[in-house]
This record gives sequence, C-alpha cells and structure tokens, in this order.
Amino acid sequence: MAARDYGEYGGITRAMELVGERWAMLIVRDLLLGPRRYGELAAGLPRIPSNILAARLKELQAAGVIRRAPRSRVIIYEVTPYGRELEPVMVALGAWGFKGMGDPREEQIITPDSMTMDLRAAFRASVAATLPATVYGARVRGAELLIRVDGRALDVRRELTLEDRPVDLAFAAGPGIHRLISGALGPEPAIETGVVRVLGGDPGLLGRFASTFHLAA
Amino acid sequence: MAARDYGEYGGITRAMELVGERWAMLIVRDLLLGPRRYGELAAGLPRIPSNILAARLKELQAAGVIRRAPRSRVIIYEVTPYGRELEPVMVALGAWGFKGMGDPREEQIITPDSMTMDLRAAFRASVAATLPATVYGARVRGAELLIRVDGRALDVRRELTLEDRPVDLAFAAGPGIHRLISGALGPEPAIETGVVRVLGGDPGLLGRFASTFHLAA
DNA sequence: CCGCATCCCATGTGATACTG
DNA sequence: CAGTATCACATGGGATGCGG
Repeated sequence: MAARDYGEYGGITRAMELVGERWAMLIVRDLLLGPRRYGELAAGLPRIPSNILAARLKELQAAGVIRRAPRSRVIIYEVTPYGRELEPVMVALGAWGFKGMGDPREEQIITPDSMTMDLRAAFRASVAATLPATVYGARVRGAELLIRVDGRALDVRRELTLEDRPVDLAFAAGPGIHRLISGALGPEPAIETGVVRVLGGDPGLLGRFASTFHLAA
Repeated sequence: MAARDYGEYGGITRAMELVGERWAMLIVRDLLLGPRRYGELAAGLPRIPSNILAARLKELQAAGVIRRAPRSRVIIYEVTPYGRELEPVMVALGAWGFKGMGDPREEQIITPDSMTMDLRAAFRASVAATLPATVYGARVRGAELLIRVDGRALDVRRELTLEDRPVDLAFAAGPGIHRLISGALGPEPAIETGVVRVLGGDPGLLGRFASTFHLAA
C-alpha cells in the first residue's frame, strides 16, 4: 500500500515518494484550491479510475499530505499544513509545464481546477498592482471561472452562473487562450480570429487580462 | 514511447507528463548538477534498471528537457535551456521533501548528487552572507563532497580526495546528518553522540555549518 | 446516491542476460 | 561503454458491484 520507494535518502526522492505516483500530483493540485469531496475530485479528474483515486487518497493521507476534514458530517478531503507547503512548488511547477505546452489536442480537457492553477502560475502580481481592480468572467471549454484581480491579490472561483455577475469583461475561449497568455497572440487578433469571444463588458479589457496573466516560453 | 498523458491541457499535467514518470525526476536532478554520461547516471541511481534508464533518456530528449551534448566525442547528456528552468522548482521540491524525511532506513543510500541537491535546498544564502567564507569536506555514507561557501555563493563538488584539500572542517557523518540540518540535534551533541565525526580542521565550525545549512519542518 | 472495493486485462516496470 | 532483448511481475485502466 505504501508508495514504492527508490531506496535513496534525499529530498527529491522523498518528494517523489510522497506525490510522484501517477495522478497524485493532480489530486494535490485540486485540493490546494480548496477542500473537495470524493465525487468532486473524481469529477475534476475525469479520467482517473476510481480504484486509483481511492488508493491515492489513502497513500496521501498516510504520507501526511492530505487528511479528511475533522468534525464534518460528510467526508471531505483537504491538504494538511505540510501539504499546504507544496503550494508555491506547485505554482512554479505549473508555470514550467505551462511553458512546455503545445497546441491542445482535440480530446484534451480543461477543468476549473487546472485552469485556476494555470491562472495562478501566469499571474503577474507586480503588473496587476499597477492596474485597476478588475473582475473577469471566463468560460474555457466548459470550465467557468470568476476571476477577481485587485492590486496584488488574485481570487479565482468556480461559479455556475456567469451571466448575472458584475464582471467588467466576460469572455469564452477555447484552449487557444494559451496563445493569448503566452503572448503568441495579441488581444485584438484573439478576438478577430475567434479564439476569444467576448460575451459582455468592455472588449478592450482583454488587453489588461493579457498583461495581468502572462507566461512566455 | 511517449509518456502516458492525462488527457488534460494544463501546466501541472504537462509537467507531470514531462518529468512525472518513475525515475525521470531523479535523472533530471542529477543532470541539473552537471552533464553526465550514461554510466555516471546509472552509478548515481544504483537501483534503476538499465532499460528504464535508456527509455527515460529517450523520453526526456523527445520532451526537450535534456539532450545529448553536441560536438562531443563521447555520449554526454545534459539539460536543455528549458530543462535548466526546472532548477528552482527542483530545489523547492527537494526542500519540501527534505522536511518530510524521517530517520533513514538501513538500506537507504545517499549519492553525491542527492546530497548536493539537499545541501542546495537547505542552503541559507542570507545567513551565509554574514559568515566568513568556509570550505567543508563532508563524507556521508560513501558520498564525498567538497563544499565551498563564500558570501551568498555555494559551490558543491564531488571530490575523490578529501584529505589533502585545504578545508576548514572535514567531517564524516551518517544519514543522521539530517537531524543536524533540521535542527533536531545541535552541533556539539552531534559530535558527542558520534552522529558527526570530525576528521580534521576546527570542530567548532560545525556550528557554522549548521547555521548555513538549515531546513526545519 | 456517495464512497469506495473487486475483477480482469493491458501496460509499465524490474531483474537479468546479452550485444554492437 | 551504452545501451537491447527478454520475461516475470507489479501497477494502472475500465467496467462493475455494493454497502451505508
């Protein structure tokens, strides 16, 4: 039941024993964004087999990375304080991976949690601090997010109702939004080519979005 | 041949597809410390099967993380510029894993490269900057390292001959050195209990070592 | 229903042997 | 030295079942 080890005594080795097995890092990623129920995790990781999810949850608990939330009627998983310390590492790792992403294949999905982590990785607080507070509503391949930027603070939350929010800019995009964030595509061309479709608000704010969230290879 | 994917389009997912398979992260760790030949990698990862090492080297090359060094007579592997960008992530991940290490089991090994990465993770540049430049010679379970600290700079290299170096402090230790770095054991008790055995130089400098390299849970 | 556990088969991994 | 080849075995994937 314990994760397979490498027979080596070192930091990287230990880290990989804790979160290096298949799917484990993605489970921790989602839990870093908030407590989740078993079904929510399964929904956020559509291709994970249920037996693997169950096994990983046990292993991560045994490793002290996550735990079941105490004094809760229903079963809820959350990161432990030690697991929480993975947060900056996760953001940096996500940024590195983001830079290595090519164009999306048709069958690839984007989940709210993966999108949220990517936004956090691409977020440039120092740039945002120079811009007015802004609320964006984004819909990317089914994932709907409410993105609030205020000074150096970023808050991303999953919202079911996008339309009736007081957003400054609402837009829908395919995974091609990656090209907007990487700078391969400017805001205006993104709209013109249909990569980004403005649903409401001021289309000119897409440039502000691209300045706020930027991660180039 | 390509790494198994997760069917998801996101930074963390991509990162795990690139370096998430078993042994891949350890190979990159070693290559981040310098170019290595196939045999050197195999020696630094004693328990990796040769077919797996060969497979990972191919995959990491296809992923653009490592490459064969150009215009070299012999075959040498090295990180690409993109792979080099993993360095800060690796150090942070190693620090996180280090904090999660318990006491070593008897069969666990320490390699020069794993020890070097742990030292880098535990290195406190801001503390070192306040201390005189110091050269340490350390021998930990067969791994011999020459550790030079000068201001905010850290240089660790593998040296075969430890004795005839102008080191300020030379010591041998078991994996229990982890307790010295984590602060669970002070310098004097470490020497008294035999966890650290001073081979030469000023034993009082072990306190400086413990101040320079510190990583607590 | 939610939170898993079981089953079976495909694939990946490990140990060893072998080769250009 | 730098890998391949082979085969036994462990793990992952997908479907399904089941108890609280």
